[in-house]
Amino acid sequence: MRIGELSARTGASRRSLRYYEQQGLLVSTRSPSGQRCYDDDHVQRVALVQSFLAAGMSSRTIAQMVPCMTEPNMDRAREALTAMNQERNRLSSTIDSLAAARAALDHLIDVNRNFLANAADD
Amino acid sequence: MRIGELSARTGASRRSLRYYEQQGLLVSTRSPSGQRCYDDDHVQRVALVQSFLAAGMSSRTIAQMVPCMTEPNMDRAREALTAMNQERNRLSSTIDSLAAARAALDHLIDVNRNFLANAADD
DNA sequence: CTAAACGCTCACATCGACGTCAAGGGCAAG
DNA sequence: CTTGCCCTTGACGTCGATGTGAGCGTTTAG
Repeated sequence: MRIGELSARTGASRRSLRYYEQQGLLVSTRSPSGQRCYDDDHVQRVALVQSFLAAGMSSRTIAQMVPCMTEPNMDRAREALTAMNQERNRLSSTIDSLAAARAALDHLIDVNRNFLANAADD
Repeated sequence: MRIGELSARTGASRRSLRYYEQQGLLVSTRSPSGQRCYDDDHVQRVALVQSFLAAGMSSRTIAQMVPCMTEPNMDRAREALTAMNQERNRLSSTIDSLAAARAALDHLIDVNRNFLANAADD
């Protein structure tokens, strides 16, 4: 599969896919003429990258973690494990912040509803 | 209180506070010489803004929602309610994405741990 | 064979929340 | 009055993921 199809199947733009590769998040083989070739496994890999990016991880962080899936190596695995645990903690506290913001928002919504209800009574 | 103290009490930089005001997220009275003056209520307001920004809301979005706390007005209140509900949904789905990413991360951590454990056995 | 559709690299543009620096004014203590 | 710290506005810089366009080669359908 070439880049266009991978793009269609993942929703990532061609530009993004080339960027992922440049950042070391994605590997491709090349056809004799230099075009990128992917197989079905790459679809999953891109989905994973997208998920992590959407979670606010930087491409550098992802690059630290994801390669160890393809090239397992003792030292990198240990580094990766550290990075992963850090990111796990960051994710968890981000989730907590978001939940707090949502609670604050719920409060505002409530205040607002009451205001509108009272205004209607007048 | 002037901007320096508000900054110290909220953790937001002076630059950020001026930016919030420029974006309509914060209102200040001015001393005769043009310096911004705040009272204790502003501390809470800034905390709210910070919480929303940390949740990934844009300042434009916050500006739509927050003013209705100070200047309640029927039309704005209705607009704000719409914006708030949209943001609530966005927040919820973001939280879900983060949870999914965390689950994926947990899986990677597991794979990694097993790899290290097996390698240790050799 | 040719045109359309796709791919390549390089490089500049964008957006949003700030950092940072410049050039200047306000105000209290020595 | 001056030293020092706080304040003002304005403008340019930053970072990261991606858009976009130029200029050029490749693959595919008619």
